[in-house]
Amino acid sequence: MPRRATPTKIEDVARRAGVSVMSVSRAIRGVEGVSEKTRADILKVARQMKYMPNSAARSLVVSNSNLIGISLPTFAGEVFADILNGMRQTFDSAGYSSVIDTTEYDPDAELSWVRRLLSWQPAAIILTGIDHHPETRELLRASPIPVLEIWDHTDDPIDICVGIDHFRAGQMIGEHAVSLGYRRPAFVSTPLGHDKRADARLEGLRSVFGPAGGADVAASRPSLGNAFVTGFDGTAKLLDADCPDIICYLNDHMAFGGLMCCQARGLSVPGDIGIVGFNGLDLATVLPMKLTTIRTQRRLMGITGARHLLARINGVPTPESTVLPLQFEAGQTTCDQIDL
Amino acid sequence: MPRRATPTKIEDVARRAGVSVMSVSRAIRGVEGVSEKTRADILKVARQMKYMPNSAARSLVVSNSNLIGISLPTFAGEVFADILNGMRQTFDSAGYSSVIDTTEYDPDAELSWVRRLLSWQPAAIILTGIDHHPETRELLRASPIPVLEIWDHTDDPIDICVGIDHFRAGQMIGEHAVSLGYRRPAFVSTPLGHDKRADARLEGLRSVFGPAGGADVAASRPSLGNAFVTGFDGTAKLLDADCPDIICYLNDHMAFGGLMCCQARGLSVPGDIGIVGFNGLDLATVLPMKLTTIRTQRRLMGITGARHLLARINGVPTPESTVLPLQFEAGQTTCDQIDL
DNA sequence: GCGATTTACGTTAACGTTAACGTAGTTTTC
DNA sequence: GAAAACTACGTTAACGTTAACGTAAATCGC
Repeated sequence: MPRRATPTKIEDVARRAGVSVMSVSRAIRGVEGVSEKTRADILKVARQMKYMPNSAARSLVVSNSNLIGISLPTFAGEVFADILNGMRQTFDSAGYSSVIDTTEYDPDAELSWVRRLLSWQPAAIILTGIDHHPETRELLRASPIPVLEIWDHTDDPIDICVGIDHFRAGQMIGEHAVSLGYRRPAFVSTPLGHDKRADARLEGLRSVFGPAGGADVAASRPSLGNAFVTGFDGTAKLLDADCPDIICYLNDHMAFGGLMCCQARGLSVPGDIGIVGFNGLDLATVLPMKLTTIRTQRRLMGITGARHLLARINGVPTPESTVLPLQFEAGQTTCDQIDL
Repeated sequence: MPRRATPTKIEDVARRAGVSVMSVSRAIRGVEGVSEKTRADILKVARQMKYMPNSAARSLVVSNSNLIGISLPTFAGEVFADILNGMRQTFDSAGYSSVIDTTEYDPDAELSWVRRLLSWQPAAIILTGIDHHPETRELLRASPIPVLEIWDHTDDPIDICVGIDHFRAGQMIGEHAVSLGYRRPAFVSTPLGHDKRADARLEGLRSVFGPAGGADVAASRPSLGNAFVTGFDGTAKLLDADCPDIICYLNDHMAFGGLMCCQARGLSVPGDIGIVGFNGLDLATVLPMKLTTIRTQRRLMGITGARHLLARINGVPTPESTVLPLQFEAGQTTCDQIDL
């Protein structure tokens, strides 16, 4: 195990360059206060000596760091990976590093991560959704650190938020289904309370079907696990119990599982049953049948959120709550029904 | 914009608890040197005052941090998400935070991230694969920080590595194909040099077909993009140009795209053509036809890597190079061929 | 040409924490 | 019962960096 001698610090560079440490500090950071000539000299010496600034020391004195904390429910399923991708690209080119957490939808896990993260005095914190442990909100509200809540929206964010209207998404699906003549809707999701956004979409769906169709939306909530399998199993259970004419899913992955289930049972889609997904994932692009879904602009959401946050970090005024538009995509898994 | 008063520091807690700062430090960290009674008192006061230790200050004085850097090529495609998941779980419960990077397979991007990360004196660094910018290797070799290279393996890692034998994986696929009587293999991948592991698998495949079948492996290398679409397009191109009887893919996603392509063209699988994926992704579980693939234990790999690294951090001897076994899964997308 | 400003530095004092060492009491040892 | 060993603290001095201020010399204005 190699144990190196103490790495070169700013003082070593200063001594070798024949200037004070402050000049080196200024030269490295690119701030005013050194002539172009000495700056060039210093940078050359620093490179030669392989000088590497100590972020902890810097962070300690400026009470701030170039770390940005990002909390996501999960990496599974591309959705949050897409959002993350958009954010990371933006933060990275602005010189920030990402400290990442996955909560698996557990508010307590989120809270303990936030606590740990706060000890680093991060430049900003990003949480997924608007439902958090009360103490998380309290902690973050009390801190001067900019906070972004992403993927959902509210009029009362901790600080700022960028997301979509999940209730409205459910409504859009409902309106489409009703207009095509579907009357016996069902929804395949995860256990109630697990994913609040999915629950909101179901509510939106119900708000349309309640009055218009006079029918409630049957909901299947398979236990957690792989989305494809969950979609498959949830569909099987629904088909056994109720007799839906259209099934909506928490996301495209589950919808695909459902499609496979219908196919395995010899049901014709959309002849016998309609299928609606959510998110507009790439998976759907190669299917023999275009999936009816709602396209969410996840990368754009990530980029937008990151930009707003950077503005906030730099003290530029930013909109508190941003709602991105939803794109409904009518596919070949839903079509006009010959009623009754 | 709220701007809080200075947050409580260790000295405030000490004053209020009527002890010295060192006692508070010891009590908080759970090290010896305080009686159980005073420790309890101190912890109570600290909680009341919502004391939050400053990680930068701690990091500065101990020349170390509880940050672990993890560099992945991409979040797309579940593979690295699975590995990451296994690692994060292990690190998280050991009290470490993860600083994450995605290189998009660019060694320069990896290098500049490593540079930034080193300024935080991380507890460990994890890189994907064994091919890095020479300066990255130099930098990390010179540092006392434990380094894990994951997903691939070599006898000469920067520090330690945990992965699979990609060449062998290609061989296994080749042996299976040859034994079933396939003679005109093809491979759909990404541009040469982009993903070194995929290239190694192709080499393994070739090493079998070269002597045994007398046939070289035709390789289609569509440009980058979504894996499903890439698999679809690459297959289309192959079917137009060559006349393969079995197509192997970089991963299950692409294999699925290929399957859809064959289906769209009215080709029977495995009657007309065999399909082989890689990774054993969950996607395959709901397909009407079990995909022939090689299952990689990605979560296990993440956990194993993380454990070895934690051991290394704590000075416990660790194997330099660990190779995990591959599980070949014969599915329904390959079968005996009536030759010629 | 002389005060006022600007430029290009250097000096000093933190930032909040912990390692290393010091020191009273208390307990153990034989 | 006195030396030795422990226990439970406290004191001091870093860790590497930057904000704030100080200070010469150069430049400007009129």
